[in-house]
Parts: sequence; structure tokens; C-alpha cells
Amino acid sequence: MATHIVSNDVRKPAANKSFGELPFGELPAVVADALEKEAITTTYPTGAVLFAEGQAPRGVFIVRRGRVKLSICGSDGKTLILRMVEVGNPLGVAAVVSGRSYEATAETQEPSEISFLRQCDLLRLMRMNGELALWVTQHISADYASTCREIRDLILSDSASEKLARLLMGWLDQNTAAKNPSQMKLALTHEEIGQMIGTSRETVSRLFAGFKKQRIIQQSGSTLVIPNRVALASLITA
Amino acid sequence: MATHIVSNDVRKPAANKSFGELPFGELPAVVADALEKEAITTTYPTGAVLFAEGQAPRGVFIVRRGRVKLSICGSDGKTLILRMVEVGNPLGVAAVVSGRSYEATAETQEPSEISFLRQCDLLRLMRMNGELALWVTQHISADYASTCREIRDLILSDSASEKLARLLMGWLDQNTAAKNPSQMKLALTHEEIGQMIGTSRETVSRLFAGFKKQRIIQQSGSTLVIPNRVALASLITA
DNA sequence: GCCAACTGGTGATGCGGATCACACAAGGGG
DNA sequence: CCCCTTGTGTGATCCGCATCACCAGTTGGC
Repeated sequence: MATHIVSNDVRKPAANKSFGELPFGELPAVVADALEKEAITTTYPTGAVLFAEGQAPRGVFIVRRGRVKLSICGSDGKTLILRMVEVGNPLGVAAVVSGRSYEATAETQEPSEISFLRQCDLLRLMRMNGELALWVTQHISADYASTCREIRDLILSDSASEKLARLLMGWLDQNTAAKNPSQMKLALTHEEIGQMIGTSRETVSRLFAGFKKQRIIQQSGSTLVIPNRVALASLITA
Repeated sequence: MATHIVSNDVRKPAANKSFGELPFGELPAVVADALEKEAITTTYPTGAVLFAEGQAPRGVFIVRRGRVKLSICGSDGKTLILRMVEVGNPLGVAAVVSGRSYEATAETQEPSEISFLRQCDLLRLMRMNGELALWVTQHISADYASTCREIRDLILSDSASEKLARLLMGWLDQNTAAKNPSQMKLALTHEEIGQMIGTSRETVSRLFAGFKKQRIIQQSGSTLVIPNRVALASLITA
């Protein structure tokens, strides 16, 4: 648990890497204790909406098992997926702390086990427990950083292929721990991928086809192999 | 632009005007007290870079006079302006608290007076002073919310006119306090407006021309008048 | 087993806005 | 004063991708 804030030590200066990774793979002991005492854990089916954009904050949700999709949507029904939230991470902290309404919608992506902590309880615990307050604050910072990254990727590359390449690179980086780091399971539909990079489903289809033709990726079933990481990287600067 | 980068050294020993004369604006008393004791205040010319995207965090900056542009940039030199930071607001809090590198670049937009508080001092103060910690946390939340809003406005409206209309509406809303709420000073160039909404300078020019033709806005010098707020609003849903 | 709903591939078409290429106004400094 | 920079207005062109329209697999329910 590397939960210290300060220290002038920098972990990885400009290596703008995947944001999903937070310093704690598991919850710090204090947080875990607090949760055990105060939180209510529930099992949700796929597609359950934990909270929706614009709702007044009720509390925070912490993913104990499963995966949650965090997205924002426009008036015309268009959707942008901000990120997938993995086990051990909280949802809705910024809204709860600030008292503003939830900024995004959280929906379970698969059957999930989620702990819920009411707003007033969280705030009380934060006051009593500096460590927990710190944990919360760091998560908000991480969310902020991840959102900035999202903006960068979306705005500053205006070819769709560059955006997709960035997304794939991000997935690769998250995957370095796996036994075969150039291989991964594709858990999203083309539609959802489109919603992550702000393009249409058809474009995603065509891009994948193009990448396959250029031997940048290979696909068998839902398994995606990227034999040529440099080729992928070269699409980004292009 | 980017005339010179400011390092940690202070270039002019804290413009020694009596603190009583211009206290820390609208800051809460505790925050103001802490800053008075610990922060170093410096005057910067237009175009000074307080910190740049990717740098390791040194501390937070608080705007005491002037205006600071917060932006992120892509490899190809393209720039997106996140927001203008006004008097009384801190810059770089998320980076300092999380220890990650700054997520954006901060550049003075006009001659400004900025207080600087080192990372270690801020963290120490936060530990000692819950109120200040709360102030910091709320600011990070606010930044997060504002960034989410930015994303929404950028992604979910894909006509450029809608984006511009959104921007103008935002300015109008900030302006309600003024004596003439439908009138404002245009402090940005078309280029910068383009960088705020993610379009080219030429498009901004053409959009303004179109809006004028449709009697949605009037312009005389750098003063912008929006006589018809509803017409502007109607562009957003369209 | 079959049908319905979802997913993925691919062509044709059209539009929005990026880009290039100017020309013009306003300062500002030497 | 002229020049040089910076901001602005506008036309012409061009291309990427959204959109529409299909069809072909795949999955899951009953």
C-alpha cells in the first residue's frame, strides 16, 4: 500500500500511462475496515444502473467484484464511455464530496458485487479518519487525471485510427502483467469501442479490418493479438 | 507565446504591499491565514508559464490578480484550452495531492499576481488543518466536474455552432451578476475560442459572422451583446 | 429446432469543417 | 513613418467519417 501523498519522489514522470491502475491493488486496511462496518454490499446483474448523470449524490459505490461502465451522454442519446472501473475502485466520490450531482452514469458491465456507503457516513468517516480522507482525495485526483487524458486522446488526435490505436495501446499497457502481454480478451462490442473513442460503430469495424490488413492486429474469436506493437505506436504520431 | 518558464526561484521578492490591503480575495479565513504565512507571491507578465503539462509537481499556485489559461496540448502542436482560472482559485492541486505530474499547462493570460505554495507545505498544512484540506478537496472535485462538462460539450455536440453556442451560454451564465447581463467583454481571440471548442480559427470567424447575420449576437469593438438568449439556446438542442 | 435480437462486415453517399490561400485592419516599435 | 506582427474575414477545395441501407453470423430463449 503506497498510500502516502507527498514525497518528492516521482513515480514515472511523463510516462502518461494507463490511468486505470491506481497505487492500491487492494484497499488499504483502514478503508477496508471502515467499509466492513459501514457499507452495504449488494450483488447486481449486468446492466444495473448504480447512479445516473445529474442525480443528487446519495453515496459512493466501491466495486468489489465485476466491472462498471462509467459514461456520460448527450441530449441526442449519444454516449461517451469515460472508462471501465475495475475491482477496488470507488465510484462517485467527487459528487459526494462536493455535493454536486453525479457527473456520469455508472452501469454494471457484468454481474458485480458493489459496496455502498452513504454520503453522510463517508463524510463522517473522512473527518474521523485522515487516512481514509486521503484515499478519497487521491481517487478524485486520479479520476481527474484520467479524464484529462481522455480529453487529450479524444481531441488532439482527430483521425479515428489514431484514437483506436491509442485505446489499444492503453489496453496493452494494462496488460503487461499477463503471461502473454501482446494478447488480450476483447470484452467490448464495436459499438462500445466506438463510444469510447467517439466514433461510429461502422468506423470501428472498418478500422479493425484495416488494421488486420496491415498486420497490426490479429483476431481469433474474442482474443486479440498485437504482434507488432511498434506498428501500432507509429499510427499515433502519424 | 510561452515567453519563459518560471522555475521555483522567486524572481521578485513578493511584491511587498500590505496584506491587509488585498487579502486573499474571497478565500475562507483559514486558507487565507495559512497562505499569508507560507505562500510566496510573485508578479508575472503575460505569457508566463507557471507549470507545464508533464512536469513533476512542485506546488500549487493561487491566482490573486489576473487570469490564467489552463490548457492541454497534443503532439502535433494542437492545443485545447480547458478553462480560464480566475482570481481566488488554485492551480495544480490535483497534481500536488496525487504526486502525478501536472495534467495541463498554466500560462498567465495577462499580468498577474500569483501565490505559490510548495507541495510539502501544502500537504503539511492539509494535515494540520482539516478545513484547508476540505477546501483543497472541493476544488479538485470542482475541477473534475468542470472537466467532465468540457468533455460533454465537446463530444456530444458535433456541430461546431452548437459548441460555440454552449460556450457563449456559459459566459452569459457567469455574467448574471453584471449590471447588464446580456453584455460582456470578449477577452479572447478567435484562435483561442477555437481552442476552447476544438475547432479551427476560420470556423470561429464564420460562425460569428453567421450568428451576427441571424441577429443572435451583436459586436462592437471587443464588446459582445447577446440580445436574444433564447435564440442562442435553440442552437444547442438543434 | 426455430425465430428474434444483437453483433459485425461493407458499399454508397453526402456534409461539415479542416486546410490552404489570400486580402485587409490595427497596432507598435524601430 | 514604414514595416512587421497579430488578429480577422472569406472563398475554394478536399477528405474523413457519419449516416443510411443491407446482409450475414451468432446467441439465446422457448
